[in-house]
Amino acid sequence: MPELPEVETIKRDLEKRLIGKKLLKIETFQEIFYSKYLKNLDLKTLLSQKVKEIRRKGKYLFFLLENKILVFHLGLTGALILGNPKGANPLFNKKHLILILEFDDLRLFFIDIRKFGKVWIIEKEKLEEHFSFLGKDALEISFKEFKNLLLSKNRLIKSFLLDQRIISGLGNIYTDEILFRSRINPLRKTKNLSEEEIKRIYQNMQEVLVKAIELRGSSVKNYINGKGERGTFQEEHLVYGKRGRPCPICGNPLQYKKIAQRGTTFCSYCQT
DNA sequence: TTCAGCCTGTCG
DNA sequence: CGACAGGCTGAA
Repeated sequence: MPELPEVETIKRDLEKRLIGKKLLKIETFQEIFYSKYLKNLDLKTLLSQKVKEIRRKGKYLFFLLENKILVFHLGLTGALILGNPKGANPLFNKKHLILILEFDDLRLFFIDIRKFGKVWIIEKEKLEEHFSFLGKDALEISFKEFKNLLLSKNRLIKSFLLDQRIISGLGNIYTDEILFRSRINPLRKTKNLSEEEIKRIYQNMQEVLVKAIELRGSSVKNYINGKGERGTFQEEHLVYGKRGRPCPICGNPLQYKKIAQRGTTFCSYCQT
C-alpha cells in the first residue's frame, strides 16, 4: 500500500491539523492489538502530551510528542484518517479498526484491512538509534550517494530499489514506474549500469515521486489519505498493474514476472 | 537470496 | 476454487 508519496500525503494532511493538539484518549479495537501492532505497549505514557511535530522517513511516520515518539508503519493496507471514517469512506468497516487517538477536538483513526501495519512507542532520544538501519529517503539522497550505493552492490536493480536499508520509500508501484520511464530492465545488475543509465534512474525517481506527491498518491485499491480521499497518480501509471496491455511506447504486450519476490510489469523491448 | 508466513479481500 | 495484492521478517 502506501509508498513514499502516499505516506508523505498523509503526513501533510495530519500535520496541518494535529500540531499543538493534546492527546487525550486512546481506544484499541483488536484483541491481537498488543501482541501484533504494538512493539512496546503502555499507551498511557502518551496521554496529555502535545504533538510537536510529524516526520516521515521512507514509509515510516513519526509523531513526535513532548517526551515520546509514536511510530507507524502502514504495511499494505493501513490508513490514518482524521475525522470519522464512516460515511465518505467505502473502506471503513468496524472490524478493520485498530485504534482511535482522540485529540482536543479531533479523532485520528488507524484502520488496517490486512493487518500488516505496525505501531510502536520509542523514547524521544532514541529515534536515530532505532532507525539507523533505514537507508536515506529516496527524496533526500543525492545523485552522488545514489550512484555510489548502486555501484557498491551487485544486485538486480529492482531489488536494489526496493531494499529499504539502502534507500527508503520506494515500493512495487514506484519501482516499476521509475524503471519503465528510465528504459531499464528490472533484471539488470546494478554494477553493469552506466553513468548515464544511473542518471536516468535517479532523475525519474525524483520526478515520479514529486509528481505522485502533487497528485496525492496512487489509489489502486485501498489507499486513502489523511482526509479519507483517494489520490490520482494511478492515472499516470504507465506499467504498474497493466500486464498484457500494450506498451505505451512500442505497443508490444507488457511482460509480467516475479522479480525480487514481487510481481513486476515491464516492457522487454523498451527496457534494456 | 529465496521462501513461506503474516491477514483479508477481490477478481477471473 | 486459485492467483494475486502499495510490505516486511525471519528462517532455511
